[in-house]
Amino acid sequence: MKPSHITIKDIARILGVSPSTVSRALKDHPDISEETRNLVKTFAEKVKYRPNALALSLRKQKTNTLGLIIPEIVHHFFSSVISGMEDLAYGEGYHMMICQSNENYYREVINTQALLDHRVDGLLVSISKTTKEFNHLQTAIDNGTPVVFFDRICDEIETDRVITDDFEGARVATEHLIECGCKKILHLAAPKHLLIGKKRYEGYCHALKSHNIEIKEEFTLKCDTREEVLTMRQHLLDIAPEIDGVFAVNDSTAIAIMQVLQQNGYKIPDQIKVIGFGDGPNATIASPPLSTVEQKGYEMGREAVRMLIQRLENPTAPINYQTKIITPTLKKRSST
Amino acid sequence: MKPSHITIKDIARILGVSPSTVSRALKDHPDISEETRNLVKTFAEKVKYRPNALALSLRKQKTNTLGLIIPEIVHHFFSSVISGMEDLAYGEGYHMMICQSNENYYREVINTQALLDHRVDGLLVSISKTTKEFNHLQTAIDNGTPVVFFDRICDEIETDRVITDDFEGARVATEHLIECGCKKILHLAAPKHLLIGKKRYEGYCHALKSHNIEIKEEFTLKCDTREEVLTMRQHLLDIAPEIDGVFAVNDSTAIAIMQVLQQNGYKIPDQIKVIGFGDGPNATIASPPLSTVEQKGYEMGREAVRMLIQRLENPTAPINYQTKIITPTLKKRSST
DNA sequence: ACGTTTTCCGCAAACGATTTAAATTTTTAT
DNA sequence: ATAAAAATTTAAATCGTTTGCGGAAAACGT
Repeated sequence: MKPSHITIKDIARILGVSPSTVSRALKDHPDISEETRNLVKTFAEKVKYRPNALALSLRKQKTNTLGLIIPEIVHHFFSSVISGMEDLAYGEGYHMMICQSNENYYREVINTQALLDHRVDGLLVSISKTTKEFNHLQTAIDNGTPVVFFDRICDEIETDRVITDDFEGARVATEHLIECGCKKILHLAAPKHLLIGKKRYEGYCHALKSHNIEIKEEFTLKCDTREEVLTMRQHLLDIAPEIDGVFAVNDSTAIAIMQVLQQNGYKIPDQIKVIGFGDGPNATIASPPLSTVEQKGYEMGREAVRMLIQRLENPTAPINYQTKIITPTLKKRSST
Repeated sequence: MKPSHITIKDIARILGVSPSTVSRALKDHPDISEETRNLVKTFAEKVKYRPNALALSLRKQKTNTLGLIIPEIVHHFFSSVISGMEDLAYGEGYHMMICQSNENYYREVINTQALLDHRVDGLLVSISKTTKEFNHLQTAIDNGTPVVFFDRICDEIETDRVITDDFEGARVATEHLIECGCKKILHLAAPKHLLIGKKRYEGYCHALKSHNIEIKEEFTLKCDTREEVLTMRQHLLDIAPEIDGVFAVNDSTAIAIMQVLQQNGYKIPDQIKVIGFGDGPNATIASPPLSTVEQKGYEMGREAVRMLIQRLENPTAPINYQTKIITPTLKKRSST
């Protein structure tokens, strides 16, 4: 900031009027004569005057900045969320300050504090896996900074939320396999203590039940990473002859099991159909391209910002917090 | 901000001292007696006083905020860059304001302006594909806001830069194939008018030359997407019997050709070895896992921020702009 | 007892803008 | 010509913080 920016005071001094006149002239206040207004505006244009957002924020008690706390940036889903947020925020005249917690509670707290120090108008938060205490966020709300949770929500705090309908996604995926003729469907699941593990398992069960297919306990395996598939390779191959479909809790697991099966002579989708969940970019490059359930990250980001801005711009509205559920959609490709 | 945050003035009023005393007490100014200092500090602690970053920035003429303009957020490489930037910035007490240009020149200009309005201390920029004019950035520099370019640099502007050594990456990749015994190496290339297309092609040629391998024109094909591989499928299969290695300009192209070859009975890496470039998450889930050249996005992000902060904190240092070249490293997996 | 240091604290200006209220000038009415 | 009304403009306070300078009170020296 060496040749520091030109200010309203500078213009006032040079033009021989008062700063208040300049301020009013620039925003077409009716008190200012046309003559003065033109003089000021022309000059401001000439010297490329731009108001100092800092001073404005301080004065207006509004920063037009949204704070985002996200577990990791390098993650297809999360970066899609950020993208959606940034796009909508930009369109509405807001900016984004972004912090990543790296799944670290302590850092999440520091980040919250820093964003609050910067007087962001609102907070968008997906809580880290290690966060068990929520005082930092409750305090923010209590002090008048609205918070919207997305994806990794927190039940302990009452506020707006946006989540994916994991149950429905899993149900649709499983149903799709059934409609393709599968009757013996293996589910590679995330741990039950994780919400996504639980919800997706329930969706799987629900689909089977409503088609009168027996739910066999041995057809649900805790296995949610590529590595785990490789570790369990033999067990999976032992089960393989008894199944005709696989619903994996995420795409990389789905792709891994496709590969294991293919390497052992199974034809996909002819003998066994496979469907994943998440639709990262992996799904399309798999061979065959993987059918999966599209988790709409971009849309979730937009929705979260929409809810937040809605609240910011209607501060007097009655506080009836909402939970927006985004239903993922089936992406049918060639693996089913 | 309803129950608006407590300020130094509030504390001063409540404690019956002046704001200046509170300010000084809080920062252990020697002019303040121990008694007063403790009084103030204890009280500030009790009411959880936090300085208003806005007011501080205005006063200090320093925001401790870095502005980032990036073409797209949803992109493995770019999101890695952001992650590296955020991590280092956080460690150095800076925050990040992030804007995506969506490869749109107009939006890039608006974003630059907005970040400048917010008085970011410096700018980190990867220019959009549609940007041909650079006045917006030159102006920023001229007005005293340092700019660091990363990845997509701009030759017209003199400033600090961080780039990937595409030539070297391609050379190493090709050399690796040669060391694995390949003698007839196909190169799937990006268009020559793109810098990466040109540099990577040159690296490929250099490696061949230094091993006295003839450079055959028909062994370099313009083909840099998965779709293009599928379109050229037949032509690629016609060439296949004559080659024993493929160096693809990016991972998705490499994976696509692996699949085409495998579907036609070629064994990888036994008959034909394949190497990619980029190392997104795709490489590891391919089958076999793809050898590739790791483009260090995270490191590039850190380096860009390091250079920027270096300049911010040594404003008097002589201006000798640097271009930091990040050498990508070979990631050997099973496809070679 | 009086001048000189020290110690400690507050005033006021500044950062860049907005806005209320007051002051000035100009216009209109009588 | 003069008061009242209308049209412009400006002064001053405010947002929350820092900081140069000055001032009062206490401690010190002689």
